[in-house]
Amino acid sequence: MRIVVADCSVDYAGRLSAHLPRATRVLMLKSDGSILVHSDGGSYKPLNWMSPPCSLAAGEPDDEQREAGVAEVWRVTHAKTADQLVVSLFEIVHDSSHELGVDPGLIKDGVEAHLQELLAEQIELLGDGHTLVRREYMTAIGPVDILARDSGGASVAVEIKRRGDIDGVEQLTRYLELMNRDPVLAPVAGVFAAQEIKPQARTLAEDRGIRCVVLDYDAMRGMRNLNTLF
Amino acid sequence: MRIVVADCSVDYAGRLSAHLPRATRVLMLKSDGSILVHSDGGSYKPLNWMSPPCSLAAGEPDDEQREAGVAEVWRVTHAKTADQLVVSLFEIVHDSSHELGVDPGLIKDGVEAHLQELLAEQIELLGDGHTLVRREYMTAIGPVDILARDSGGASVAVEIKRRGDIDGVEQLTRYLELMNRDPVLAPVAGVFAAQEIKPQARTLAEDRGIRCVVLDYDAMRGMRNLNTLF
DNA sequence: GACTAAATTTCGGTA
DNA sequence: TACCGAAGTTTAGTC
Repeated sequence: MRIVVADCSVDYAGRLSAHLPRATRVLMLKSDGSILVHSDGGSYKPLNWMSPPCSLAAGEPDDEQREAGVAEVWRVTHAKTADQLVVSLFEIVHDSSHELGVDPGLIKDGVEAHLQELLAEQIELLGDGHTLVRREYMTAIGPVDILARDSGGASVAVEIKRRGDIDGVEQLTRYLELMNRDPVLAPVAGVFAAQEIKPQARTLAEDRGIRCVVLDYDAMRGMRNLNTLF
Repeated sequence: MRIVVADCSVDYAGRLSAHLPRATRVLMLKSDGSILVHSDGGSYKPLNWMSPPCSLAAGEPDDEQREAGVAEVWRVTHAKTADQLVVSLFEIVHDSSHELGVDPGLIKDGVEAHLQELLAEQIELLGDGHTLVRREYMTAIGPVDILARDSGGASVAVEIKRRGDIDGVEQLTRYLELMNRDPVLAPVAGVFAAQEIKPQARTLAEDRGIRCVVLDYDAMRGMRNLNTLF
């Protein structure tokens, strides 16, 4: 990993064309040839970058560039798409290299899978008398998060999301369409369950006769702890 | 902007919990208090991070941590959500600060908007005798990219994507459903236009009677240049 | 490898 | 400001 702080301008030509006017920025050169151009703000997305696999070639500026004050030119080329990122360096303020080694990587805990697990355990949150048939119920177009039955024994397909968006409603609609063609299952009711449901998603869901259920993650986790204790 | 290279472990608690085992990494501390934790690989996404607005507090390790070899602890807290990122520093390999100033920002050119513009100009690409009604035709659920008429005067709604995915077909389907309820417009045919159409998206579209049109961006741009010349 | 769905998404535009 | 769709999305999982 090489870190360079420099007064530079950057040009990108690939899926789109983009230009960064001259300014002082941080350039992060990773050992796989990739490069990130960061400013002192914004979120984690760089102003510009080149993803691996790619290679960097440092070169001399041409006469015109030298005239303009460019001391060095880096040409980063993507190995597959031939996208190009060109960094014109006017002045290097800082330049250091460091041996980092391979990173052990991030260990995550507690996402959508956890919500599904909790709702399966507390299936009565869908309504009195509901029973779990199974999680990840397989269909021809993919697994439905939860298949349950209501108090009357009718099928209920549940789509779980952390944030309930229109996409999720569409996804559930496709499952319901398919499952309702299966005489063993039909009629299948739909439930859209999420920690937070966007107004437009709720409108679309209800327009299609899909019930919306807001899940309280903390409460559900608390409930599990109680169940474990008693 | 402060750049630190250090042997460290990182813990995040917020929307999810995550942990980074001890390793040497690059820590980028931006002037708005935000922090990025980068390894020497992967793409531009950091291993972990905290987005602004947030604040960093450096502190001493407790006895247990000191016992384990921790020299310093950084606690980064998000101003609104109270998400926390804790960096335990074992050894600092490099530490430097740099004044970057405000960045002038990226200038982009050539995206989906450009495709729409070109197709509006070359609407006959949809078929002989097609005429443009208007771009960004407004409906109750959002703007349709292009509304046109075929040689017979019937309405044609066009959804344009750079990459034609299932999402785009769903989007167009929603528009068509709505527009076909409008007696002034109905019947409305659908065209899914993209530089590249995924097989599954094409299947879904054609199954719904939506026509697929692959757009050749370079050819369309060339055509415009010809039109400009003559 | 291709494709799909999720993301601590981030980013830009509009109502 | 909130919401919605796009992104040079990236990333993870499944087939």
